[in-house]
Amino acid sequence: MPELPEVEVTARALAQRLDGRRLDAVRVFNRQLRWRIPSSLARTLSGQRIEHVSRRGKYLLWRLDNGVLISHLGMSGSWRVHEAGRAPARERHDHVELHCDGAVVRLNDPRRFGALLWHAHAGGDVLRHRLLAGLGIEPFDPRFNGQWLFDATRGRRSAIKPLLLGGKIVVGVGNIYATESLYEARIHPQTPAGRIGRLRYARLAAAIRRVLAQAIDLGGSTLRDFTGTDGVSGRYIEIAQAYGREGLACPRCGAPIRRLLQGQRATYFCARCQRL
DNA sequence: AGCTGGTCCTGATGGC
DNA sequence: TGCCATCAGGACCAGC
Repeated sequence: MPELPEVEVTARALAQRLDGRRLDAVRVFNRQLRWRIPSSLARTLSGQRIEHVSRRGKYLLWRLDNGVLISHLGMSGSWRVHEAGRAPARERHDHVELHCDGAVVRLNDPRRFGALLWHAHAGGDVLRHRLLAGLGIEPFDPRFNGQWLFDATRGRRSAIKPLLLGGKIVVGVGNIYATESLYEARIHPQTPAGRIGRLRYARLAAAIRRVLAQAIDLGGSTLRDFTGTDGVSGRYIEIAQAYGREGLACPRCGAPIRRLLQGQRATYFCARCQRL
């Protein structure tokens, strides 16, 4: 999936509909996601009250009475909410179903790179979970700015784009939004991160926040599988300036947008606006 | 056949 | 030479 905007849109919708409600029943149809869902999960969750659904990076956190359900959407996951009685038949790749106070909530994930894990309160603070402990700062944290990026990249020879994708410096920026943010900040995706100065990092931090905020407003991006909990597609991709636009004119200068591969990931940029 | 939103893990590489 | 930080590639999977 699902990068930060798609997860944020999902978290908000789930929170609005489910916060404070009780899980009546949980059914697991296919437990083989990225990691096998333990057979005890349904029993563990049933009967617990959902305190709050939130997000950390690209992880959804469902805070329940006795622990936290951690859910990641991988490359192709989405949660759908239906009203009980009006829920359509299960679809292919619906792997998990929650029944919650008149709602039927389903996890669909064709590629099954997603994950569903249980973290008991007894296991300590969920943010110290091995999947969450090493994550970078939230892009909407007030401490995130150009100086943060500058400090985090001194001495780093890696290209800036894969470093952004790594999520150890700042979370939530996946392939689409890294591409768009670098385009907006006029930074070539192959620039060694340690060679970018404060000025350009100030532009990049602002661009990341702007791009993510706009994507959230538009319901995220849908390439193929992602939809909001209401089944509606995200509309960000329609306004993308560089992503997926190889050969088309750069909206700023008219030069053709170019495509290259960085670590098997497609990157789009304007060779005139984004100089190496 | 070669693409596609993510990220964990392993093994290799390079700097000090 | 040895340790550590960093990086590249493979793995997971379905659909177009």
